Amino acid sequence: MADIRSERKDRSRERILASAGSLMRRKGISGASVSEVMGGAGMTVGGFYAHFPSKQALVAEALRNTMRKSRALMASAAGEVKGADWLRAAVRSYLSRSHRDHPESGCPLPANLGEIARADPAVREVLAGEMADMTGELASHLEEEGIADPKGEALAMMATMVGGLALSRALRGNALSDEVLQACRRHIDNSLSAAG
Amino acid sequence: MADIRSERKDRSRERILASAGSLMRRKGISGASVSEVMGGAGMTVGGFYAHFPSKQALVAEALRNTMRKSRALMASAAGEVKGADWLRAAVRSYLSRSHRDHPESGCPLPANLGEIARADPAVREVLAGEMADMTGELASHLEEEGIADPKGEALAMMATMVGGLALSRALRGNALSDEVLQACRRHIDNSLSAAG
DNA sequence: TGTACATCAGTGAACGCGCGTTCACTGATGTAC
DNA sequence: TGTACATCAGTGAACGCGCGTTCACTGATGTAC
Repeated sequence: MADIRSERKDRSRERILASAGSLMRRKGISGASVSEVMGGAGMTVGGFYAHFPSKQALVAEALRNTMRKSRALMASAAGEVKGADWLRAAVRSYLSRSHRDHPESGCPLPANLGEIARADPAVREVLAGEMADMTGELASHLEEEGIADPKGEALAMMATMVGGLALSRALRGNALSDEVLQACRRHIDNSLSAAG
Repeated sequence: MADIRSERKDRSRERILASAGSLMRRKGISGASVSEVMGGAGMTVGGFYAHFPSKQALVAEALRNTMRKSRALMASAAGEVKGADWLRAAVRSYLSRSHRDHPESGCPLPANLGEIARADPAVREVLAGEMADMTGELASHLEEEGIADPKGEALAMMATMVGGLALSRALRGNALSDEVLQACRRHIDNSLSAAG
């Protein structure tokens, strides 16, 4: 069943997904060519279609992959705590200079949201599913703090985080870039303190 | 000086900028081809380089143009009032279903921020300038309400608005799309009430 | 007023290039006997 | 154990296409005399 050939192919697929995820975040979805993605996975372009039926299918799969990894990364930055402490730690790591300066290994949304909005339904459905999971995770920590409408606050918090990081990246080199990060962090901290 | 020829050329330039602005917001910056932009302005592709030295130069100019028009539109939606009333009206019009469903005539940031972050310095400098102006306008209304750190709150508010509209567009067709709009509106309203 | 020439906004075909996708082929691994 | 054949992951050249950009040309408008 899982012979040495299909194991090798599985590993190739993982490398393609990792390469695609990193290039999509660094150069945008349309800027991540199939040829360069395959090169990043240590292969040549012709082998791509044995793994994915089309570039769009790769984009959907790579988006799912990077969103899950990015969520796991944020959770591990927050650690073992719960409630407002978890949220504060998660927000501090998300709205950080290092996340701003390394889009290729961070959350795909600040880099790709505009293109996702214009992508085909399969890609947007991946986003909707992952967003629902993420909302649930944030909302459970907000609920622990006794915040009214935890789901709504979770959605607003995600909007501030994604919008803040995207603005901060586009303003790179300008004094406003750091100010946006700090302002969004403070705003969320204050919202948590006010209600918790 | 301003003879009939240069007046005609000026009008053509305005039509090119309007067409570019609308296509960039609808299809993204890389999706708005010079040929289609010129077609939208009622001309053919060859005439483009008499108006702009390159596509990048067009993108910078069209971004400035649409950001200013979008800001004027938001101000006119807010009307004659000041302070929290102005901000609430502006936010209601920004985070609305009609803004979500008509990107081609709205704010360019939810549609183009990711690509702007990867664009050349001339484009990003236009963004920085317009962001500074916008921040000042929002901050002046926040200051009127006696809010501490009006500039920081203005930046966080913009992040929530841009991120919220971008998420809402990408989630179009899913129940979360409307929920994000409403959650961001409520969150900002509550922030204004808490401090005002 | 009329005629010859100059200007220049816009046309449309062509350029080189990189894109997503296809396909005949290679060579290492696996199976049959 | 050894040999002949089958499988299949990956190669690399080729495809048609749309991109940004260039350029010789057109024809309406403006100037000189």
